[in-house]
Amino acid sequence: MPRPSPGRTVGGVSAAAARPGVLWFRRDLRLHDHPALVAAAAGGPVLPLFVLDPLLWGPSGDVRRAWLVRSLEHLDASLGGRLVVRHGDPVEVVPRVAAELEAAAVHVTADAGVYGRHRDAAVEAALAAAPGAVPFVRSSTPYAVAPGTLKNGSGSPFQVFSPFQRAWLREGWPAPAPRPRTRWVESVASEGLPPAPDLGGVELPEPGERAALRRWEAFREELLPAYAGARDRPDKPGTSALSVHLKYGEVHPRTLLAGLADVPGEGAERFRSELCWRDFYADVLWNRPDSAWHPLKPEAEVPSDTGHLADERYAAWAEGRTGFPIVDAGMRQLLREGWVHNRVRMVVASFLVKDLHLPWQRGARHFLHHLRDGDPASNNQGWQWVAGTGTDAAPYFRVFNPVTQGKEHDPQGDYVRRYVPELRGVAGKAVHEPWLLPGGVPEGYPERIVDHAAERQEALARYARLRG
DNA sequence: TGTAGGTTCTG
DNA sequence: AGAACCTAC
Repeated sequence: MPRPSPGRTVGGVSAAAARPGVLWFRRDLRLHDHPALVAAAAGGPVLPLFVLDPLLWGPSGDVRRAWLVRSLEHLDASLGGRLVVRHGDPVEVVPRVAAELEAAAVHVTADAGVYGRHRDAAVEAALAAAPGAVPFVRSSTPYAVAPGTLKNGSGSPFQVFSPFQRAWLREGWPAPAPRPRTRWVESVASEGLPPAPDLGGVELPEPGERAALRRWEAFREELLPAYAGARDRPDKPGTSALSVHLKYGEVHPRTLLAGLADVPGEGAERFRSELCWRDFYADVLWNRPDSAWHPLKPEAEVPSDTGHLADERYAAWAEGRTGFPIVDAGMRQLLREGWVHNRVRMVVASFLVKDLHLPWQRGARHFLHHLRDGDPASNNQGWQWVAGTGTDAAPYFRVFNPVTQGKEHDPQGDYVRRYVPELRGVAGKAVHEPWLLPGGVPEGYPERIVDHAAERQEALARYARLRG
């Protein structure tokens, strides 16, 4: 494979090496923010190509795939119906598509992939071996800083968020890039998009770049000033709700960071920090791909329960019938909307791990299946944080009290009543403790499946035993 | 990005 | 009585 010749650098990629190319974007739908793409576009127009990876196209019922298809439909429409879609394994499909284009030197731009980086290497190898293939640009889920690039003073990956954030702020990130020219190649056929999977009643907002940018502008104008305080209120629309757009590359974090650059105040600072968390967890997973499903720190892993009772408790959690209103509201929001407020994600996760003593992997799997923004990096590292096995993890003794959390972050009980109809007749914050109502727990709402105080003690005891 | 249980301060 | 603060887990 020819080495890129030295020259002007665009977004960290040598522009001299760039030529008209094929874009394979697996998740990154936004065409004009990716450094590798910028370099390719500098040498000529770009062919928008999407390969439906069979890994992404597994068994039915995944909300993320429904979002992906709808998002691609929007992209296809914005391209005048000329998005090139191919189905199959990228290792085989990408070289075949490349061979259908005019021959040119092979150029593989290596951007850091996340989670599937071993697979990306296989695609690169296949392309390198393909004779006469066209330039090829690989693109992965967009981050401000490519995962795997920031290192600490000793040249190792960061283990703690704060030093990572300091380096992240110090080093900075490329500015968002202009939209590239599009190359239409009539000889390359599209196999078309599959139908969106049946959502089973889940209601999704509008996908696509236009909707993402509209949401970003509305958030910046109306919610950002008060973001630092409002982001913890699940009863109000205080968060950006941009996670799903970021995940599918409908908006690039660099676009958001550029838009924050001249905004003073705690809100902007906090939102920038949340974007940094996203980069941090991607970096952690890039450096430790095994940490998606295995504890990052096995020595901190506490024994969890198995068997019939454990399975029944898991089912009660997943279906939102634990008898703890804030937990049930969150789990039902997940099933109804494919999204849960971040504060509530922490509460329900703490409940699964520390009140029900179930392995965090079960919760992470359930979340990935139902969350439209479900991402192996943010989701699974977040679960490890709750379980205390992760980088920068919460101390083992941190156990959320579902009643206290409910009263504090949903003070009028509006969030609970929105998702738990059995409790709609209960006014105010009393909704967080239905067992204290004069008439007892309302008809149809379950009794608590565990005693929180007792299970908190049990969790602390297990951790104490672990530490010897 | 915790909680529980305690003490001390305040009205 | 309740806020504010402290500390062990």
